[in-house]
Amino acid sequence: MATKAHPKRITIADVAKAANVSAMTVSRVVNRDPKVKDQTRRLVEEVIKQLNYTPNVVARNLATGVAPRIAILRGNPSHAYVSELLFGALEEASRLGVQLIVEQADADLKPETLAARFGNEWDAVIVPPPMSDIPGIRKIIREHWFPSVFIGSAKPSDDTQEIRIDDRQAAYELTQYLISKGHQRIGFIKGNPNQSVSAQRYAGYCQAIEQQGISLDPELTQPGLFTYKSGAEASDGLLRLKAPPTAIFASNDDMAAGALATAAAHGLSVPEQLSVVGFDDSPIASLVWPALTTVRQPVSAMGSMAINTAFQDLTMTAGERAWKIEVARHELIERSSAGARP
Amino acid sequence: MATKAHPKRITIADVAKAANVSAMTVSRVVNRDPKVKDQTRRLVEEVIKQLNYTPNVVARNLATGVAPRIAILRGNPSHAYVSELLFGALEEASRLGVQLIVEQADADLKPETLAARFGNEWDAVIVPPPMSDIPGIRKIIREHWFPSVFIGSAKPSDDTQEIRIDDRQAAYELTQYLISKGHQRIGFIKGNPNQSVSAQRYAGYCQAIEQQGISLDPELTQPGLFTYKSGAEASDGLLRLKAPPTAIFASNDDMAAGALATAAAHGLSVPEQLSVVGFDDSPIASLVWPALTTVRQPVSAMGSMAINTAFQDLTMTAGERAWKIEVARHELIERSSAGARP
DNA sequence: AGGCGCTGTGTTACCGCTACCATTTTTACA
DNA sequence: TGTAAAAATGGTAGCGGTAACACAGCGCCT
Repeated sequence: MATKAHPKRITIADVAKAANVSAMTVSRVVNRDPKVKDQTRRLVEEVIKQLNYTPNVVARNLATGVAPRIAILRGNPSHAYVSELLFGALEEASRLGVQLIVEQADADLKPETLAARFGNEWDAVIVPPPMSDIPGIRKIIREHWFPSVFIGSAKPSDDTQEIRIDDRQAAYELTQYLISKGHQRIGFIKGNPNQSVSAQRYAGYCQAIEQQGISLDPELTQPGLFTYKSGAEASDGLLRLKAPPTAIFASNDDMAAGALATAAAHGLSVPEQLSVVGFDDSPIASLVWPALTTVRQPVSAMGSMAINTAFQDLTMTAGERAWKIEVARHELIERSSAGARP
Repeated sequence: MATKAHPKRITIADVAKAANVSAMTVSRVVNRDPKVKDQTRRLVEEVIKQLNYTPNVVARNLATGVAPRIAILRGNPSHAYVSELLFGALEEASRLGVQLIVEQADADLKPETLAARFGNEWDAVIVPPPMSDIPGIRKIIREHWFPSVFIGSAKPSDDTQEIRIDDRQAAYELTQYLISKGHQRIGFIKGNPNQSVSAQRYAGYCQAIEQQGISLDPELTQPGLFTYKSGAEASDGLLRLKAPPTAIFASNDDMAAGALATAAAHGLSVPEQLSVVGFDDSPIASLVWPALTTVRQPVSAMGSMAINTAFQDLTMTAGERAWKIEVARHELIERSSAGARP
């Protein structure tokens, strides 16, 4: 779509002629120049819609001499999340004619480094988890009003762009699912306490349990760090209980995979003797055996939303910027790691 | 680099003036138009190098009305490989001003479908494993002389572009590493027989074993499919042997992760009682615990090589196309899943 | 010698958009 | 009601390339 060989593409001149204004005026409307009369603007917008005109980003970039550069922060080791994000971001980026930059950024990224990149190398930045929850990073970006989009942060500020799913609700639904299979004692492995989604997922679990009238046994909640190892250890603790759970809800798939290994070490077969569910639908979820029942985030779609939002943020003047939280819809993926209560 | 705000960029006009020719002639040299006199060509090339001129891809795309579109085939489920490839590809793509398209393509992709995309939607295609080993896909691409780059295929044709690592050599080195730790009975889990790297890796293993004067015990070789599950099953077979191996070499990391789970089920601790190594350094390798010792492919670098090669292939006329095999350098990554013989 | 077809190079006119400045219209106020 | 200032709009000239054609110089043939 960006630059097709398509012979007769609608140009700004076509719109200008149809609306009986100059090309310049059309350009102004497209770029939200405030000094266009409201009446004219509406007319032009109408014609644009009718002709289905989209600006040629290549020509624009040539004329302005710059292509907007949007960076995506990428942790080390790179979370699978980011790759998935990239798929969606890529498409939107080429549609909008922006240059995508993937920036290697450790979790202990210095705020000064970040600040130095701005204006010089980036025009906007997309911050995926876990960086989106790091106070230092959030702080510097907000203070400087850098165009930016935070993804998957669970304590959104009211002066930033945020994209996320409803973690609490998703965890609630997944727990309900387990309950509907007959499980009453459901172990929960928490995520890294530094990432705010952890608390949200836990809240969803608690809500479902309590709503069901099952008492919340503190023994059944174990700390975790979102890593395979922590998942394996936490579930070991769970399975050694006098009254072990019949199902384990791990706050992400990596930990669920660890739980699977621990179950094997305990001689328990999944899902016959123990049910395990994860969260995220990361690649490992369909890789392990049995494949994990989990909650899927539409990560790729969130990637394109992020580029889009960043681009808009970028083209707006300070006064116009409108903060918003976009909530993407999650989905329960039923695979084979969870079954009925033994 | 693509389109910086950088104020004084060298343009084609600068080169033309310096070489005392017209801009058109410079353009011809850059685009390898054969009807430029050799003498002129050399002069212009000299000036280009001296001025460090690089064409502005945005302007070119605007003038020609098209941006080259290079597709990357992406299997389902997406191999982590492809995401990694994408990181490198992305950078190179924006440098060259090509549009990157990620195309969802099942392994049973119809050749007709592929053919239909060409010219219409793609100008070149990059084929990562496992598609790069599918005869039908290779056939249709070669027959039509589509600009293309195959990655990680181990039986390269002599009329295609290929990028790969030396799988045999890498497997040889990894086996040597195990031997240097004192292991004599080393189990091997083969990869999917449909992918030619499987045979190459096996060959490397055999070579190291035989060179060491250790006899090649057929019991120690188990079939596998590159999946977690097949790795778990194969190592179960290995560990039930009367004389079980002290080390297991799985042909990829997913299977090695499966082996880890099986070892846990057998009550064996890794690496104290059993060593396990994988191959690829995929994300799961550093995710599981203990983290896997493995061989790393410079996948991201291969991604940028691929775009580069595809772009060159694209801009050459049939007569000029030069087939080449680029071999990227692998690297042994020592983590904690392999130790000395117990 | 004139006409023909080559090869190699230059000229011109865009590609679609925006920066910059000129011009027209509207508004505000004396 | 006239006029200056402000608001809205238009004209022009590129951004950095390339397509298409024009043209110069040369060897070859009749």
